[in-house]
Amino acid sequence: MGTAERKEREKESRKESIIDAAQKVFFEKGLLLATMEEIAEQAELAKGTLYLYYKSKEDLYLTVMIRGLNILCAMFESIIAEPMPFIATLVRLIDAYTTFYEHHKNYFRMLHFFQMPQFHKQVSDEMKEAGRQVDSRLWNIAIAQLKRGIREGKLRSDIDPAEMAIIFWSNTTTLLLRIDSQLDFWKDRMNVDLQHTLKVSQTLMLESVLTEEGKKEYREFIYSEMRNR
Amino acid sequence: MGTAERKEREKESRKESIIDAAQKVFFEKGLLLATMEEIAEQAELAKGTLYLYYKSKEDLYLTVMIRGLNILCAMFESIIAEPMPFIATLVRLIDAYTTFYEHHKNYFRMLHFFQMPQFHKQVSDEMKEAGRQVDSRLWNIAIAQLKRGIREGKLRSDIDPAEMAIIFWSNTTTLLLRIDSQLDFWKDRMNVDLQHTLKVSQTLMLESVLTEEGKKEYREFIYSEMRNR
DNA sequence: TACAGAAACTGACTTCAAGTCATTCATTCA
DNA sequence: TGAATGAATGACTTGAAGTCAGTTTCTGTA
Repeated sequence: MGTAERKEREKESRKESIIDAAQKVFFEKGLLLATMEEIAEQAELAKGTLYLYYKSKEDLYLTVMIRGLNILCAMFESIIAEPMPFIATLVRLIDAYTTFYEHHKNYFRMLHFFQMPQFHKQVSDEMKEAGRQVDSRLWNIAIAQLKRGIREGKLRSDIDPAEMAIIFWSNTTTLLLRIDSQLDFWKDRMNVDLQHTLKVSQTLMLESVLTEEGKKEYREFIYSEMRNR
Repeated sequence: MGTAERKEREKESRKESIIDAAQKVFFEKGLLLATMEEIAEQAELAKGTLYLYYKSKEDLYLTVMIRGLNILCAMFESIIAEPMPFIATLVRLIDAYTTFYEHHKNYFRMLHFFQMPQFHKQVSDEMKEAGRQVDSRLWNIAIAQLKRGIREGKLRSDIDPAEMAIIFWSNTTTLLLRIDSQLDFWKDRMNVDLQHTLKVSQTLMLESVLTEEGKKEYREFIYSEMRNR
């Protein structure tokens, strides 16, 4: 008889529906202002029940965040699944991260809120490991592509691909974070358009790691992209 | 009679000694784990007294943070006070930020913890403005130097100096943050030395914004630095 | 169908920390 | 000296995370 299996499924879907509720509340209020009471209400459960499924508020938060990481991961995976010249893939990957920010701002914010080590006190080890898993997947995709670029002679071979990945990622991340929270400050007080700064920064980075051949392909790519509009 | 003045001074020194206490506790525990009770104890005062001098825990935190910003500012100012060729000044400024991280880790952490917009709910407007003041001073120093570099033909004139400043700062900041919190992760799981990554990143950035003349001066500078060791 | 035991759920309660405020204490100066 | 002002106190209020003894619901068996 499949009772045990059904129960198992019900338990899973209960877990999911708690996450749905938590996501709604976290998106609206952020980690600090969200309350377990409110999440419980949203999930139509009592507060105590939440703790049968998740160890702490932070655990809930991390679980929602992992959803976001998975979306980003899926975006990356669908890009590398399409066979394309290296430069096209690389540019798509870089753009995908910006697109992720634009389409999933709430997840993006959660992601980077959680980077702060200060929060990790309440997170269970399983959750941390789960997060690291998705994280590794992302890095591996990026690093594999950069290795391909080196192999094909498009990227400088004297720079470690993992280092390149970190540099690209860091660069884009901080600028997106600033765009998210300080866009007006920079526009009004410093007369700087951060969106433009992001573009400049990415171009500078790219040009500094491409070989001559890579640069040529990059210029051709940009040119053909422009004609396609 | 100087009674009023003396009282004023006493009040100031009380404010200072509260900050001393707060700093000690925040350095040890961070914003989240520090308690007002503990700060009060450290300051040998009752909790309520703290609120006569500071509006909230966050206000206290920001005040300590501003001390850190001022230290960094002073470091920058003493560098630009010395007359030096442009490249030397630029390299010193960049290095100063890393030195600041190394010598004042606690301040550095506070600085970046506070970047997160989530925390600003409790901070009084005066404090925010005070923070912005110091921040502006830092940016102005950086931007002024980059303008000098452009004027002297060492930096590309097609890139806005404010944008350059943001790009440099962002780049270095995220890498230092990672060095601070994920050094071992990258070493062990990805076999990457983030200290080295930081150097690589800074060199790439520099080379991509320097003119030919600037690059020449940079190479000479590096060479002479090496000989001086 | 009745019922015992297991599983799921509940919400009042405990704990802890931020922030408040009526009261107490200290200082000044007329 | 003592009234008035200002500084300091700590018990109290508030609010939220997390707990757990008790209640309800479900399940498999007689």
